[in-house]
Amino acid sequence: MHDVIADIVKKALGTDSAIELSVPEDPKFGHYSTNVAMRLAKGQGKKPLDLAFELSVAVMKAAPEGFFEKVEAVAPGFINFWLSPLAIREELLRVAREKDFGSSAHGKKKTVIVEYSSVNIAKTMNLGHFRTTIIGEAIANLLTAQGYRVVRWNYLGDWGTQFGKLIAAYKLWGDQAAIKKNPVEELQKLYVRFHEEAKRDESLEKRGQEEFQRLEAGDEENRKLWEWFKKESLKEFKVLYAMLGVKFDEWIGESFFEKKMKAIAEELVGLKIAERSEGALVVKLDEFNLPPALIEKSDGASVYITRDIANLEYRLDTFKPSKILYVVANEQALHFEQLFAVAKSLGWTGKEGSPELTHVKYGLVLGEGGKKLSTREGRSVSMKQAIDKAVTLAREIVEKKNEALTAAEKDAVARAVGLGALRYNDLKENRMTDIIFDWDKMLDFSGDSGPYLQYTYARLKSIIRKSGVSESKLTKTKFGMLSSEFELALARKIFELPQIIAKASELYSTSILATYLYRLAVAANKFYETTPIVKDENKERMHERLALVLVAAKTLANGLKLLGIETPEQI
RNA sequence: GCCCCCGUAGCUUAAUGGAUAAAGCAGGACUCUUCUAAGGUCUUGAUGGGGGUUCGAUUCCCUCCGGGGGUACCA
Repeated sequence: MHDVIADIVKKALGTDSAIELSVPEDPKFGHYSTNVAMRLAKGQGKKPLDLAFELSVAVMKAAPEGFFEKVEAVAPGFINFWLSPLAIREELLRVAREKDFGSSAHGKKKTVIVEYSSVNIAKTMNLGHFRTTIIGEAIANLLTAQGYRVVRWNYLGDWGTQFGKLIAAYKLWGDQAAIKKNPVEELQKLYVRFHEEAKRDESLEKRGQEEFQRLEAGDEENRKLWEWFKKESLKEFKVLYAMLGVKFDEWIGESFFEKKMKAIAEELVGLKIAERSEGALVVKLDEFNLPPALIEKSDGASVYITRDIANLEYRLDTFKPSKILYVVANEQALHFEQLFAVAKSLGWTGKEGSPELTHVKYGLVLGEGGKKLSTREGRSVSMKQAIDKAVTLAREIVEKKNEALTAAEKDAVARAVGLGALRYNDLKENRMTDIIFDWDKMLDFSGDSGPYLQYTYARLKSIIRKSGVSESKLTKTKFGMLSSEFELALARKIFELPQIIAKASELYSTSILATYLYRLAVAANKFYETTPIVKDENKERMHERLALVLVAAKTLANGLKLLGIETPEQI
């Protein structure tokens, strides 16, 4: 619908350039609105309102007969459009028959790599990982819906000095049996203990570095320990991912690039990009107004950015992506600025047609008092704990609300609703703001929440079930009678989905989609609260209303699916 | 010090240059003999301070204040 109106306006203007068309929040400003007159007025030496008036007449002429109910020019120069009920019904019919309503071919199958989740071996997944996982997943879904070929990449944190420290800690205090029983938790305890003891014993830090050097040099004992840690960790992580319903195409992590470290260092030196300084190898980034990037430590060991440079090279060679998105917390902003600067110095980016690298940052999950929850200090909140708590609470509520369900159905609903609440609470917010961890907020199931949207979906589907009319019959309904403001407002809300998905994927913003879905659910609630559907005495109109209910339910489900939120048929 | 992010109602947030700043929670008043009350209806209440750009600024620029994060041998 958006594009149809935009085309009419373009035709009226005799232009081919894009025009801005918005859906005003206040219905008194029309169903759609444009500011073209205010933008063009200055260049044409006219008053905005006069131009708006001229254009509104031209738009009315350019539109098909009976398409607009009204086109109005108002101060300071907006042109507002009201669609006729007929135009709305025709569009509704088109949408009802569309297979993947909301998606588009905009991406032309170009490859986008989305790096997200990126768990660290031997560390429990915390709420920070939860954010990158669900934000990354939603962005990957959005880009897929926009017609991109998306590579979902879990870049494992499985290499680095931290493993030297872990190996050192294991050799000092490790308990094999305990680790076998509860791998990640025990390993994390060792890591935390290492940092505690290192505060008192300075030699530990050095010992950790030495163990990593040995690991990197291929020491057999360290290698075996590292492999064991990794295997056990992945086993545990995959259970969590399965619970979340998250899947990845690639699990290649930092260790994959281990053998390339020397070559990268040599390449950078050969190209005179890197130089020796204080015994280490660094890339000076003064021209980018950035501090120097450390490529190789003075003991010869590699660091994070070195592996990320190798990773980038591998991705560019293997996948030929048009974009790479790094869904990583804001705290790593400097790392990515440096990485992107090095890539530009190497000539990998910054030219016509070369790939676009974007750090999709998000705010931190902070503890009480707004301070960082650090793994090293053993203060982070585990993702599993949050999920368990949400699902348990949801199970208690389902038990009270819907006794008719079987125990297995209640479990499934509790899982969907609990996870839906956690996901929605996070995705509805602008990803940049830091979140202060709060159980009450995370577990809020009322108002603008995941369960509200799921509840709306379940009620819509329930109405269709109660009617006894089959969904396949409803998809064949022609719309000729819908005319109340509640019906038409719901239909118009539905039409917005494609634009919302396009904008959300362009800005990597899940809140745009979440906010839209909430408003869609509000429109649906208003419709069925005010309008008899199954009880409508007019049989033909009942079918049309049911068909509208079905389109609304599908639209809601399509959108929620992009956010990774399930929609149970009953809750 | 320098760099990144944030500052909107009592609280948590929405709004990427548009119109009277939008919600949820909390508070107050209604609403379950009628398609699921995790619902619906009504109601109180806000852009950190100061400049600038613009027909128009929560949004862009400058500056100050407050909070968080980062800042060469962690990732």
